[in-house]
Amino acid sequence: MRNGTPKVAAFRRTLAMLDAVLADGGQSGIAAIARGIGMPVATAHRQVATLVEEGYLARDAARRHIAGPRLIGMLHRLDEKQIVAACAAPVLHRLAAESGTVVQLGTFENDMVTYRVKTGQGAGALFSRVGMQLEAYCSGIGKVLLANLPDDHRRAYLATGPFPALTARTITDPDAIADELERVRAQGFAFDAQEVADGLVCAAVPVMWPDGRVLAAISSSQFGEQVRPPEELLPALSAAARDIERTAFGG
Amino acid sequence: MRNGTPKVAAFRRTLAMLDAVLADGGQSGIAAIARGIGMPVATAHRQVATLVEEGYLARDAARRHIAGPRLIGMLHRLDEKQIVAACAAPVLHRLAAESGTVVQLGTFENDMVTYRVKTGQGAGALFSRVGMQLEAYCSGIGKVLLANLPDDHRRAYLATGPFPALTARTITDPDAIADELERVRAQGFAFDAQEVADGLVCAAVPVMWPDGRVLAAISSSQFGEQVRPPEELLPALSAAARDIERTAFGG
DNA sequence: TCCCGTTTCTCATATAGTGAGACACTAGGC
DNA sequence: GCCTAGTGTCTCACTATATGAGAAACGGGA
Repeated sequence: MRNGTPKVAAFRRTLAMLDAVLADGGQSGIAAIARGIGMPVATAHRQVATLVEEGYLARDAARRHIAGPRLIGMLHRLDEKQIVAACAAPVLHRLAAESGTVVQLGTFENDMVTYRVKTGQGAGALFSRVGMQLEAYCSGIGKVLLANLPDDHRRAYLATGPFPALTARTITDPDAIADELERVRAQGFAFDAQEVADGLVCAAVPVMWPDGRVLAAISSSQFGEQVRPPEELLPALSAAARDIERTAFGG
Repeated sequence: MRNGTPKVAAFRRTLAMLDAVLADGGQSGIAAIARGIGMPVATAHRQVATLVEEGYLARDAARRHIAGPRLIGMLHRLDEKQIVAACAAPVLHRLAAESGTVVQLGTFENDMVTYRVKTGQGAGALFSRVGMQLEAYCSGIGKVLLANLPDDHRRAYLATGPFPALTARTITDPDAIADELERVRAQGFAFDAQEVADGLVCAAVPVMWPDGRVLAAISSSQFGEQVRPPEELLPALSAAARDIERTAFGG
């Protein structure tokens, strides 16, 4: 969408109407809805009737309207991790541009980290690609995700070793990893100090879903001789995480 | 909606497009979407662009489309209990017609049962109204809902007595109620044998949300001298509960 | 560099939504 | 039991507006 593409007003109206009806959770009859958005009753009626017929809204015996089965079905099908990734992308682009680091977002599946968003320039960009799956125990994002797993799940993961060393600094002992994860969870962020690749350092923080689960983690990485200490990246990174949470939730 | 109201095709198209894009969870670019539903690319582009601009869809760097923040916002605004009630209404009407009993759906709020749907003819219809809140410990619906509460919540409820007797058969002793609830949970249904009103008997079963929580209960009640034994109502009642669950979830 | 698939844009045409107003229910007051 | 007020439903002439063919800009991959 470069710009100036004419938009489909009917689509806006559809969603606006859905929003309006859902907004007051089943309090409204047609007349109230119409009044609420300043629209002729006849029009509101026709539109709502359509949504009801299609099953996106439901109407009870007292002619009041709430979410219908189709809407529920649709919303239950949503993949929360994709949503977070989608909402995160613009925030991460900005962070990468402002910090001059490589910024990524990853989620946890099948004991591996899936990298879903990646942005920013620099040599640090060489070590991963979008869609790639990497081991979790050594990267910043991986540590954050592991640290926020349910206890039994994390214990099970730690029992799946051995954990190969990728550099001289990789933590490979399960107990040492467990300690590190405990620390990460307590402090709310993780560092990777050349544990994945020599010269690559990063800081990572969790992104939380409104219900408190950690669905993703974001990291800011640098590579080479001249890097800022990762602590310096934390404030911007945390701010970005808050931004993402706000976008993904509030709309 | 009696019938024949002209419907707004644009609304259908809007939701159809949303559905189509969500269906393949972020795999699709514009061209693929257009092909998938047999629509000119130009049109698909305009429509999707609108949804993206409004925030209902999001587009990643690779031009692939998934759910956007507004859609998430919607998801979080849904009142699950209302949804269940809405989806249940038609099923319950049918059940009432076929069984000749009074059928109701209730949910649990603030230690009381809220009656959200009520249908069917007969004297049994005298004892409640939609929107009414009644004590939980004595009715069939109330027992089912209490029995499926988290343990600590149920214990807290049982400590709130005393529980007044509404008829000679009302169970009023907290320990006896606890036993009854244990039985109800184990067997998956409850009876009310004239414990709320003399001559009123009912059977009740839980309605489950897809995540396993019991959000509502439905009951089938009869009143008077000539009533069928409540056990006979159970098969139809359970079938209705399954129906409701299917509607409320699958769409 | 030249492709090919994809995305974006333009514009004449016809489809399809709008809203005023009339009519039909329903509930509640008297 | 009748009336009234508040809703919900329907009809129809008017026009706003979505459509889709085609062409132009991208943008990777060979």
